[in-house]
Amino acid sequence: MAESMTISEVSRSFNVSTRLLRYYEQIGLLLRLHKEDYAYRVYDEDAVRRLQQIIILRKLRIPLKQIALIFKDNEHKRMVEVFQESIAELEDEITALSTIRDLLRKFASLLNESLCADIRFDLLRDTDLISVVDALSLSKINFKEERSMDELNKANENISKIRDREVRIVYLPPVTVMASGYIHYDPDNTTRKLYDNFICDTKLHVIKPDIRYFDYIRPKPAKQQRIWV
Amino acid sequence: MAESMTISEVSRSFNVSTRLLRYYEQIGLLLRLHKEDYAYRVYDEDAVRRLQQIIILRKLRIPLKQIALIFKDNEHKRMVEVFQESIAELEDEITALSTIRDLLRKFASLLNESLCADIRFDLLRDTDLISVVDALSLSKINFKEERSMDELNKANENISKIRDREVRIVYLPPVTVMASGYIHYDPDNTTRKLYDNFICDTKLHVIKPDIRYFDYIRPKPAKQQRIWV
DNA sequence: TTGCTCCTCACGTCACGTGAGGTGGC
DNA sequence: TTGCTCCTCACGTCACGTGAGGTGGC
Repeated sequence: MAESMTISEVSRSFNVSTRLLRYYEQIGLLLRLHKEDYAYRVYDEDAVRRLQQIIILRKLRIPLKQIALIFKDNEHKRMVEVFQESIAELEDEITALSTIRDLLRKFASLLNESLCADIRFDLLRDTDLISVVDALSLSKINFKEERSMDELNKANENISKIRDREVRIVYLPPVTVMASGYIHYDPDNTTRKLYDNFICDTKLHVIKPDIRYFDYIRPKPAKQQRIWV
Repeated sequence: MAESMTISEVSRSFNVSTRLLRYYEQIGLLLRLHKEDYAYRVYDEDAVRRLQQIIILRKLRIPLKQIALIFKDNEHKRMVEVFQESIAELEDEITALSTIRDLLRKFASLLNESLCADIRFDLLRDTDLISVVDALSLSKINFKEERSMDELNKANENISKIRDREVRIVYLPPVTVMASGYIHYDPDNTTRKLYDNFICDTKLHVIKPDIRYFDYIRPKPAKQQRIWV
């Protein structure tokens, strides 16, 4: 019953390299059985289970040091702490990347607008844009330094000043959405009733009390859509 | 007029390390003047301007190799290409990080719910959750492999199946938003007119023809809000 | 005996940070 | 002559990938 596996068997079944398995062992994260006078690695059920847990945590981008922490003092609490920290860092990273992406889009559209002259590097002198970029940090993931988020917020404030037609740029996290469209000469009363009935029938407002219910009107083609979230 | 600067002067005025300046020189990105019989580095105006451009591009997380490309065949087109590629990668990264963050939140809340037993590692066996994690890639930024986005979409589909109360999880990128609220016994006709007038007066539909115009009704407290994007 | 699996180094990655140890310039 | 600036190696980072060169097991 207590089956043991060779390194290549483990490697194949988890679709990871043998180098990875040796590396995890080297840093003390994954243990193997030591059979006497037998140099080959042998993995028992415990080791395999451990590996599976490591892989899951790695897919969630938990650093190996944090994974080691979770396994070391194997407290319920520690795992939550590590997760919360990761979540916070991810939030910051997502905000940072979104800011950078917006800036790159702006640079790219400015470049496209001016196909004529060679404004390529003049672009890198545009005072408005540069002031926003300046607020960014050079070091990638130094979110431990408290400054970074302030800098990003500053960058976001500045970015909103660049074009006066834009009101504000915010970050919207992923949400659960359901949407549909409808065309009618009296969309308000007709569709709203349809949806109200649907919500009542399915008891959606009970199942999901924090539901939000929008409708969106395109006056010209006499279309109506409602979206609830 | 043609002032030249020492390495420490440049370092201080741009708030970068001298190591960085030497490294950029080492990889052929930043040139210095070579004075005879003088081993110290001397930077002229061109070099300083170049450094400033490099720093800006680095803050936008353009890799040094791509920056070298931009400077090498200094075509307008190349710069746009590099930016577009970065934007696409950022999109993917943001989606990936958002997916991971959602998963971590789910793990964390499940851990908090079950303070009683030691389900810490059982959590890592929850088949529903694991099936979602499995769809994630182990290697961090291998988005050059086309598979990754498919995997992420698959992960997003699976994540939506976890709780049957949830309909769909999507990623909403940052948008420009303006919103306001209003309370009235006949919100539809009253507020809509107010906003229609505002839009006509400001010619918002002309300035921003891709505007979207939502309204959102909270029936119970007789509140109405409209949001346009 | 022939393949095949497995082993242990060890270098490369990316963009620098951080010393060590030494020399030139005012 | 004394500090100070500047120089050139060179190791460390993070999580492995990618060989090189050699040995054990069926």
